[in-house]
Amino acid sequence: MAANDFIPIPKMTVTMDYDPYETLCQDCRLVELCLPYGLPKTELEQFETIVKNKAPLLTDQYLYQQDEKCQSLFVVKTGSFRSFIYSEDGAEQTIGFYLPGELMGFDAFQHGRFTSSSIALETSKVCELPLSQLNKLCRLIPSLQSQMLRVLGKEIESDHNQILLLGHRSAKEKMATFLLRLSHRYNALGFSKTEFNLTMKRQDIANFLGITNETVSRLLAELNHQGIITINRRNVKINNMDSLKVIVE
Amino acid sequence: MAANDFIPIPKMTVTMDYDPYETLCQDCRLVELCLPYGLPKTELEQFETIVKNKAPLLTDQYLYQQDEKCQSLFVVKTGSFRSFIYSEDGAEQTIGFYLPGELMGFDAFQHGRFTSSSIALETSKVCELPLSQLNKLCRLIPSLQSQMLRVLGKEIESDHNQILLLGHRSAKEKMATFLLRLSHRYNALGFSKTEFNLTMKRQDIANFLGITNETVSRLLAELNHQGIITINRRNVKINNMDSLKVIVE
DNA sequence: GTTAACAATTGATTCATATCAATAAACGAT
DNA sequence: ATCGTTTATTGATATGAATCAATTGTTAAC
Repeated sequence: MAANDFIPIPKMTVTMDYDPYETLCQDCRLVELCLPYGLPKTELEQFETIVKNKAPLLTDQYLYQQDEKCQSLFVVKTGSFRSFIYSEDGAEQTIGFYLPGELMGFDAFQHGRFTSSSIALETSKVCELPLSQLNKLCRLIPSLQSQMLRVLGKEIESDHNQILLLGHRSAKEKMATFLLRLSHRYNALGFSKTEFNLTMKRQDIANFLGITNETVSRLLAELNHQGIITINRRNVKINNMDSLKVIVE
Repeated sequence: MAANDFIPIPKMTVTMDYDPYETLCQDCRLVELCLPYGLPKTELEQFETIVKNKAPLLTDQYLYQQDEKCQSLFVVKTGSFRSFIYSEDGAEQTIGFYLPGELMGFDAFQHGRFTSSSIALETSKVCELPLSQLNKLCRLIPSLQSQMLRVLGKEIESDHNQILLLGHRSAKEKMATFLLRLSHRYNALGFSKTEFNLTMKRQDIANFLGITNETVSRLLAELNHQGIITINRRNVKINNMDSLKVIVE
């Protein structure tokens, strides 16, 4: 049976060597994906001085909560996060999942308070960027300023893609897109693009895609049955990337 | 019959007195909603110098197109716009509608090219903000810089709300939310919040909400039948705001 | 190790909304 | 005014995904 073929993979796929006293962006393997990307050495050193270390967060611990005052932005260093908003009727909608190198907290720019909550999906570490200092630095370093806008533009573009996905795709297309996007992001981080562990529950995926967890289960089972993926609990192997691409068109 | 009860309303609901030589933000009635909101007089005068006039756009004229190089941001001055992205299969997804005072073009920040297209829904006028000059000015005027981030944050928050709407709402809830949001925005512009003309087609609304135009028609007819709204072609009267709010919960 | 709580799977049924199809109304052009 | 085109309405039917419900597998706690 397929389930026995798995080479065990440690559960925290996206955890890197971690030194608690490490704050140097220069040595961070994520620097190419992160906010200070492309800064000359001198400016990078300036940037490093404002980055604050934060104690690692455990699974289900909040990084920040909706309506809380926003003092800092956060970059995922290791692990992963889920962000979500509460709607008026108390139900929650998952807005996004965050992997290393990705920034969180932009939604607070309008009123200075987070409009979403963010919760760790596994033991995770973030770099904290205090806004007051970040703003000052942006004024001093024009290229940091443009980099900031670039990252904001990326966030907006990715939100637009999510709108497209939710508005115009069948459950199957949503599921395939989800897997392909994850694959792509893991790959950008230097991990395998064909095998990774999902750090979120089926329910989280379902909520994110605007479908039910039963549908997620069924679709994953179907893809598994067709041999396009091999899935065992949270472990995913993509056997046929092209078939997934055909599904999303 | 209800159709006879309508007081004719000029078709362009959101058109203001327009002087082709007018570029002064100081005298613009939208200044409170626009990017330079809150700037002291001297800074506002600086800002005015970079605002470019652009010839009015006619219905169905593109303001910009997807993949085109982005040189400027745009603010709607009069009229309205629809922005949309093409998906890989060629179908389009409407991302948003833009009314006076609202900024367009942020999605281009990541790579310098528009990731969406924007098209005029009626004869419309925009203010053009050349990016090169805007960036320089942001460095000179810190409060413009924060205002810029605030507006970006607003865009992100509104995208998140759209994700919530598309992911977790029934067609009826989507329709009611759409009407309430329009009402709210028209009201902020100083127009009636109970009576306005839709500047977009049923098909555009449907596409925006991730439903079909037939469903839009049926839902509007149902709301009309229940007396919650009175609708005749593009003209909407909201008779019972609370009922709409109950529908969206 | 055993049990309780949680997470995921799988099946049966229902329902909301899409799809297909046919008019009808409005608008622009001649 | 009239005709053709576009836009909107309305009805009949089909269907994808939700809901309801029952198990099974996994993890954490004692």
